[in-house]
Parts: sequence; structure tokens; C-alpha cells
Amino acid sequence: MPKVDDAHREARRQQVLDAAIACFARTGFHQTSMADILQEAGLSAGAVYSYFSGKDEIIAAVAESRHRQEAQLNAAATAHADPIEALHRLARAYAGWMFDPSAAGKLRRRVGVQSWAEALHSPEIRAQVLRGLSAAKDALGALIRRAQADGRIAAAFDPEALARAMVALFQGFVLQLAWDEQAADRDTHLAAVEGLLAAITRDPRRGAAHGRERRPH
Amino acid sequence: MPKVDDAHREARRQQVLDAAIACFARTGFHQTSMADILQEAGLSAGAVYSYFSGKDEIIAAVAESRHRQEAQLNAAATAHADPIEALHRLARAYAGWMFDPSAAGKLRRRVGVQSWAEALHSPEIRAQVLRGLSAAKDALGALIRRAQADGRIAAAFDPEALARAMVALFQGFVLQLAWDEQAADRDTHLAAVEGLLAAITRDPRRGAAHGRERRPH
Amino acid sequence: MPKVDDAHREARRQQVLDAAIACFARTGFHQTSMADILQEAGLSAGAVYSYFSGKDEIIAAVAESRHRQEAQLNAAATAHADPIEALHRLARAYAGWMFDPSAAGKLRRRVGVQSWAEALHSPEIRAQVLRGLSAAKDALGALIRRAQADGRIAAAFDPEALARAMVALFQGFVLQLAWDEQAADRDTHLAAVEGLLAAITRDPRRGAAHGRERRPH
Amino acid sequence: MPKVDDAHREARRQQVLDAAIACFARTGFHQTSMADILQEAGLSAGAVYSYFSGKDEIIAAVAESRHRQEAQLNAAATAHADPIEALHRLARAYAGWMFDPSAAGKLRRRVGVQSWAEALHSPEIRAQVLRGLSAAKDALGALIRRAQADGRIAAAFDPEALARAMVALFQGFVLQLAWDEQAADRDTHLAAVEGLLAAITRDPRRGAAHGRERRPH
DNA sequence: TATGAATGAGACTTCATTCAT
DNA sequence: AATGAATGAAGTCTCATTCAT
Repeated sequence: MPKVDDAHREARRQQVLDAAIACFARTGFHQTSMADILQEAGLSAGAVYSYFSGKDEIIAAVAESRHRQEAQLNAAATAHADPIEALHRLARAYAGWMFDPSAAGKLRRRVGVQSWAEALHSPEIRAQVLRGLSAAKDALGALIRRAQADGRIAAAFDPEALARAMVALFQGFVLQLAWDEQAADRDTHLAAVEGLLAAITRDPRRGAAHGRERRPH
Repeated sequence: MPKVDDAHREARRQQVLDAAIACFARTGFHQTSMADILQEAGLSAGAVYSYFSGKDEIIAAVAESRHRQEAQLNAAATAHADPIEALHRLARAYAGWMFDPSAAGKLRRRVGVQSWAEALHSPEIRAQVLRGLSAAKDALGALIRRAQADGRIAAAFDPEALARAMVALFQGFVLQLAWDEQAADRDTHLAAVEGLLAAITRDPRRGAAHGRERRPH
Repeated sequence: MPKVDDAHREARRQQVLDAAIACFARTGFHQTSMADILQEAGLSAGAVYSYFSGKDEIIAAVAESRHRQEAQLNAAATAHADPIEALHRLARAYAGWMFDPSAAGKLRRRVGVQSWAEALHSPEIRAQVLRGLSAAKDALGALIRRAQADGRIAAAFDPEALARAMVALFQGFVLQLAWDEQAADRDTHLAAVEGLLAAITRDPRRGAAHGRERRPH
Repeated sequence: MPKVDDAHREARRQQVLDAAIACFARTGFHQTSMADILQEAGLSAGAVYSYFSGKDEIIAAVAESRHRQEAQLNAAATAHADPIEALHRLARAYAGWMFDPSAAGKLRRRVGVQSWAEALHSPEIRAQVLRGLSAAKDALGALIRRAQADGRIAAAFDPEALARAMVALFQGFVLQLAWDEQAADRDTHLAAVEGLLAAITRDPRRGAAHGRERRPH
């Protein structure tokens, strides 16, 4: 019955990953020892090593699970017909995930920031991070181009640069939130992002484009 | 002649810090061994340990020197009488430093990102990072408030939130540049930041402001 | 089955302590390296460090085990009803232990002397040594007082000073033996101690005290 | 002018030795670093190394100076014509030196105890200590034999064993005093030693030996 | 002679990983 | 499959000693 075995295997792997996330969020990848993870998971060394080849694979798997979840956000949000509405939905989807005030959200931010640093010297994690960045930029870029085609965003904007800036804004907020969870709440962050969005959007109902009537949200 | 000794001492410390920065940028704080730093610096263990009490002090000194340089940017740029001009100068000063395409700039970004991660569990580095963040936010916030008093930025903006967003934008760009130095050049980043700035600024030469109906949040 | 584990743990700790005693006796606490102990014990560094937190704890445990054994001597010997007989038994018990000509006795003396020196700057070992000294002095002092009450030892003796002197005599012999195992045998030492004892003891069967029949050895 | 140079050299050596004694008394031979000694002496490394070949030579010289001083005690005291009086003088000379309550005496005891431990594994120091022990035993033994020839000490005593016991008594007192300087004063120790002496001495004016007139303290 | 910066062997300790049970 | 004791390479740091100045 491989199905049962696979389910069991998957459950055990998740148990290890959850423990690892808790430890990594607390002390960072390289200051967390395997012993810390074993204790947090309540498993023996032998057990953990039968599911993962080593610490590096655990780090990679933690980063990978983060990446997988992120990828779903893009797909879900960009389906909407109206590009501006899709942009807003995408922003809300990301904000909901990254600014999540729950304990899980806090762990995610902290591990996320560590991964960003780790990406500087781990080829695997770098690839993941860059893939995630590209996916977000591509999704945003496509929507921006559609909006520009509709005359809803000034053609003068470089879609790539604009997409990059929107992601940067998110990333900076995640950093600030990771350093100080009290820094601001989810709505504050979302408002800022949507403000940027509104500032560059033309009102579609007016003949002449004007930034002045834009409603940030 | 303490001057000679002090100069020598300072030179040696800098030699170690330079070596450490090179190593940290390459492999991260905790995957860099003291042996790596010794080799890079071309010094013996004993020599290095006579200038620093240990690896932690080196990490702290590296982060500290970064922080010290950053602090000077705020002061230099905010002196201008016109708040909008001061904001632009501040943006350019930060951009010039953080997006510096030279090797030194690249090292700075990479070490900076590591420090951001390290700040999550090192009280000292966290304090430095938060101090730097506060200083930047305060400088920006003061200028924004002056601009609002002059009617140059819509009063509806929360100065604190706006300042925070401008910093976030910078931080996100630094991250993206650190991951991929080819991602964009200094001008692209600066243009994006100045674009945001322009989008929220009223034209002072016009009787009626044009940003007036927008409610950023 | 904690019993098995505990037994195993205790056996391993003892294995380390035995190795440490051999090394310490040979080269002293601070000139013995952990590598020496590891080799002598036939264990790896990791194994030893899972039983002891470090070298200091091993030193303390070695001194402690010595102290524990010594404490039993006092209790066993002082139970006798006749105080003079109890004094002799105590002297014989100590002599049997401290002048033991076996290899174990030799190790004990050598480590003991090192502990005496170590007690000068290690608070833990000093406390142990002083506790052992007090226990011996107290046991002797109580017996001396009982003998004085019975008129068997001249009331003019200060019991505390006499006890201290008897202990000093033992300690000096241990030193001399440690320096030169051929210096004298157990009987010689015991004879000297019992000689001192006899010299201060009145013959209970005689009306008048006489030191003259004593045979110092 | 070699005389001046020699005097200078000797003064410098003594300066180092004094510093070393202070350090050794405080922390023991092997936990005192050369840096400690340099600082205490107020000399540079190069200076110290031009007077001593290394730490071992300093340790040996410290032990040696102690030994030299001790040797003078024997000679001075044993010159007296009456062997019993000479024994008392010898005891007082040793007591005066070893139980000296001054700071110098305290240092001497502490360094002495360390030397005793060091003698277990350093051939040089062992030789010194054994030479000192032999000298004392020989001086005492000679006096005891003279006293026995005069009928002042019972012939039944083994002179060697008796001498050894008297030295042991001193050594034990030194130990106890080093551990706790408040343990007893010089007079108490001297009284105990003289008490032992009296206990084995026959009254020369009486035909029959009597221990009973002895005054233990 | 004197200095003290520099050396580098070696000390203690940790921890990712293995493997006999 | 699971355990956890054991391994040992590698890490950080110290300190006796040297040598250019």
C-alpha cells in the first residue's frame, strides 16, 4: 500500500518542516542546529535523516514550500478580465499572505527574510527566489501592459520597471514588518500599495487622462 | 606618539573589516569562518584577535560601519530649504549610495541584505537596523510634513506611512539588485523612486492643485 | 528502561573519570589536554562531551569523587564506643586509604595533591577541600573531647588544634609519598601517626598518666 | 663594567620574579599567562625574554628562590650546642618563615603549595623539593640522633621517621593556612609543633623519662 | 637593549551525520 | 522504521614565543 506509506512519509516530512520553520524563524538557518530541529519535531536523528538527506535539503524544502505557496497567488489573482481590478486583486492576495498578522504569517516573514539573504550564496535558493520574483513581475507586467493597451495606465511607464517597483514595495514592507511586528498593520501596508497603484492609474471614464481624480482604493 | 599607533591600529582594523566584508558578501556571516577572514586579510589569527575580540565583534563592526555611513546621508541631504528639493536630494543621495554599481557598492548591498536577516536574531544588529530605519523615516517624515504645510503634498497622506513606503521601495530595490546585479541600473531605480515622488507632489506653479481629489488611504 | 541507560551512562562517565584521573595524576590538571583524556578513555570528543559539559566539569567530578570517598571514612570509623579506640580506627581508616600502596592509591595521592593546589584558586574545589578538612577535624575533635571528658587525653590540649595537627600530619605524609612512593611504607606512616596519638594518651589502667610506655613505631 | 650590568640584570630578573610570584600565587602556574606576568612587572615581552628563556625557566626560578631561602634556615638553626634547643630553634625558624602572616608569607605559602603539586611532574622542581625535604630531614635527623645519644629522646624512635613526621606536620599546616589564612595564627602552629617536640623529649633532669610534664601549647 | 605586533600551533568545543541495535 | 550514542572534522580562540624596528 504505497499510498498509505506516501501519506505517512509526507506527514512526517511536514512535521520536520514545521519544526524547522519554527527554529529557523527564531534563530536563522545557520544558527539552528539539527538538534534544535529534532527536539522541536520530537523526532530522532535517524528518523529525520530517513526523510531528508541533511540540513541543506531541509533548508531548501522550507524555502521551496514558501515558493510553491507564493506561485499560487499569481495564478489566482490574474484571472480577472479587468486588468486594473486584477492588479488590485493581486495586491490584496499578496498583502493578505505576506502581511498576515497570525503567528504563521510572522514565521513566514522571518523565514522569508532569511531566504532572501541565503539566496545570495545558495544557488538553489537563489533560483527559487528569482523564479518567484520573475513570476510576480511577469504577472504584474502582463497586467500593466494590458492596462496600458486599454489606456488605463500611461504608456510612458516602463511596465517592467513599474512591476519591479511594486514588488520592491512589498518586499520592503515585509522586511520592516519582520523587524518590528508592531510597525504597521495589514491595512496600512495594503493602503500604501494601492495608493501607488491609484497614483499611476487613469480614470477610465474620462476622455482625458488625469492622475488627479484617481482613487487609490 | 599615539597618533602613529592609533593610525596603525585603525588601518589594521580596516584591513580586517575589508576582508570580512569581502567574505561575508561572498558566503554570509555564518558560513564564513575565521580562517576565511584571516586568509583574505593576510593576517594571522593572533593579529586579528588583537584588534577584535572575536567573530561577533567583527560582524557588529561591519554592520556598524555601514550604519555610520548611512547616517551621514540623511544629514547631508535634508539641509535644503525647499522640502521637495530636499526629498529629491535625499532620494538621490540614497540611490547613489545603495545603487552604486562599483564593486564596493555590490559588496555593500550583499552585506546589507545579510544584516537585514541577521537583525532578526541579533539584538545589536537589530538595534542598528532599526535606528537606521528610524533615522531615514524621520528625515523623510519631516520633509513630507514641511511639504504638506506648504501645500506641496496632499494633506491626506499619512507622512509616516508615506515615508515608510519610500524606504520600503529602496529596500526592495536593494534586494533585487543584490540577487541580480544586472537587474537594472542606478538610473532605472532612481527614476522609479522619483516617479513615485512626482506622483504625489502638486505642481507649485499652478493655482489649483491636481492631486487634490486623491485619497491615498 | 532507564536503569539500563542510567547504568550505561554511569559506566561511561566512570570510564572518562578513570581516564582523567590517570592523565591528571601523570601531568596535572592544566597540562592535561582533552585530547589526552579522549585517547586514554578511548572515546571520541563528542562522546565525552555528551557526558560532561567540559574539562572543568571533569576536574570538578574527579575532585568530587575523591571527596565523597573520604567522607565515608569519617562516618565508618567514629562509631566505636571507646573514643581512643575510635581515634585509632579513624587513623587506620585514613592511613589505609591514603597510604594505599596500590596503583589506585598512588593515583589518588597524586590527584589529591593537585586538588590541594587547585583549591587555591578554584572556588568549587576549595569548597570541597575545606568541607573535607572540616569533616575530618570535626570527627577528630569530637573524639578528642570525649577522650578528654574521660580523662584519657590531657585537658590542657586544645581539641581543635590537636585535630588540626593530626590532619596536618596525614597531609604531609601524603605529599611526601606522592613525591616519592619509596619514601616509606604504609606501616611506617601509620606508626608515626599512632605514635603521636599514644604520646598524648594517658594509660586508662593507671592512676597516673604515663607517656613513657608508648611505642611510637 | 660587568658589575653594574650584572646588578642591573639581577634587579630586572628579580622584578620579573616578584611579578611572577604575585601572579602565580593568585592563579597558579598554568593559569597565569606570560601576558599577566608582563603586565604585573611592567615590562615588555622582549625584555622578559632577554632575562629568562621562557615561562618554564621563570617557574623554576621562582621555585628555586624559595628553595634557596629555605636552605638557609637549616644552617642557621642547627648550630646550637644543645640538640633539643637546636630542634626548638629550627622549629621556630621554620615557623617564623612558613607561618609569616605578612603578605609576603601568604604569597610564599600559596606559591609553595603550587610547587608541591608541580613537583609531581616537573623533574626540576621535583628535584628542588626533594632536596629541600632531604635537607630538612637530615638536619632534624642529625639533631634527633644527637639528642638520642644524650638520652634526651627515647632510642626507640626511628630518627628518620620522626624527622619525616615533623616535616609533615609543618607541611600540613602550610596547606591549611594557604587554604584559609584565618585558620590559625603563627603561635598556634608553633605551639602544636613544639608540643609534639616536648611529647617525645625526656626531661633531662630526671632519671626516668616522663611525657607528662610536656606542655602541648 | 627594548619594544610590542605578529605568529601559528594547539587548546577546547560543537554539531551534522552515521550506524549498530 | 526508529533510536540515539558515537564519530571526528572543523570551528573559534589563546598564548608562548619571535623578530623587525
